[in-house]
Amino acid sequence: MSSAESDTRTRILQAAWRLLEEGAAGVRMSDIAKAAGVSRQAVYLHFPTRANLLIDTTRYVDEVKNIDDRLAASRAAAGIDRLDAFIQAWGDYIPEIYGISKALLAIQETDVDAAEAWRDRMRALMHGCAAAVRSLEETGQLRPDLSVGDASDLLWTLLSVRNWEHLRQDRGWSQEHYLDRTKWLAQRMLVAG
Amino acid sequence: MSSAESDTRTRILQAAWRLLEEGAAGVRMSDIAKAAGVSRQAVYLHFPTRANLLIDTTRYVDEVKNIDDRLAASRAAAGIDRLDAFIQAWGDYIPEIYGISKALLAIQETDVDAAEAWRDRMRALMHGCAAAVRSLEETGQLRPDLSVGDASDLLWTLLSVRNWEHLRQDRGWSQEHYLDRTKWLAQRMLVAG
DNA sequence: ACCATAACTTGACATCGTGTCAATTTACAC
DNA sequence: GTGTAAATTGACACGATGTCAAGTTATGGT
Repeated sequence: MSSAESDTRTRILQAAWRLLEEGAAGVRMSDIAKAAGVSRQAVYLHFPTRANLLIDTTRYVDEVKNIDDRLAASRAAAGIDRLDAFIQAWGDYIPEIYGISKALLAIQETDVDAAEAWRDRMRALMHGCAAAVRSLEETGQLRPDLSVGDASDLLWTLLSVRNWEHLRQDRGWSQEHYLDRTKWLAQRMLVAG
Repeated sequence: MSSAESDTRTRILQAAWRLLEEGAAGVRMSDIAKAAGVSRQAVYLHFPTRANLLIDTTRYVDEVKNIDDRLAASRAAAGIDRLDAFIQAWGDYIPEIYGISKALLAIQETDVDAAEAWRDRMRALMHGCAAAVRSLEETGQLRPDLSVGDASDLLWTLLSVRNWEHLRQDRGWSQEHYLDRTKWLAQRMLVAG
């Protein structure tokens, strides 16, 4: 069939995704090949390097999970409601992409393309943060002692995957508690009054 | 002389420290050996693995920079003053140990000893956070809607090296701005009224 | 001065993972 | 059937960590 190439490619992406999301540390190219039921060399036929495979896996997951639409949904609201919806959407998303995110963060140290891919991803989140902050400003709810820039930077930092990891894994917080406290803190931090 | 062994060992530690603090990515054992003016094998005579060398370098730096005393100094104050002093001390410390911290964080993914060493370091910081929060509570300044546990976890997360990196490197904040905003946020987050 | 010992050097080698290459097989399309 | 694209097989280069054994240098004790 005409999608034979695409089939194999997708099977590799899904295998990589699955392994990474299982939390397995040090996932090798041969592991992914085995999990996809193809030879190690077949993987290199579709992805030039391990870094590229991880980058494309990230894109694939974002596409399947439809991150853009999920974040865009928060745009329906305004002010504090929008802030809460944005945090809820992103906070719900993190556990679904934690494995692949961690792998991409790790390889980012040695691979410039992966670093750029991660920055790109963060840029999208940053835009969402800035938009939420601007909505607060428009509704007159943003603290007067905070610039839009500072507020966006702080919100973006608060919502980092590392902070989620810190609180959920290292400190044992539940996902619900994480979401509640993060929303709570975002309000303390950004909202006037 | 009797400190010949200790001399070489120290020179290796200092070389590792220097290279890592220069921000060089992917520092190899051979790089460290060359910088220390010894053979690569001499390094293995003193440190069994790269992970162990990084761990011992961290300890060495903490010792030379006297982190314990610097954090302990904040104990002189109480309540909000103590919180500020603690943030100032730790915030000033981060840029001095950023290179080695990053290396330890990176190798932590693959080496269990390094992971334990990092956790140990974080435990010390966590104790400082908890003590600062308890001081707030004793002076009646802790928000009533925050438990001591949650407050400590949040403060510890706020003060992570990753967040410093986020704001200083990725968002281009100055060290002064980082310190001001972090103190400001800690107060918004933890202090009643 | 001489010897014993510990530290260091030298050079070779094992291992592991990534990435490359060439020859071959499979399978589908025309 | 024949040609073409995709996948397999097995070998290899490379770079980094870590090991090993033999030889060298310096130091300290008698």
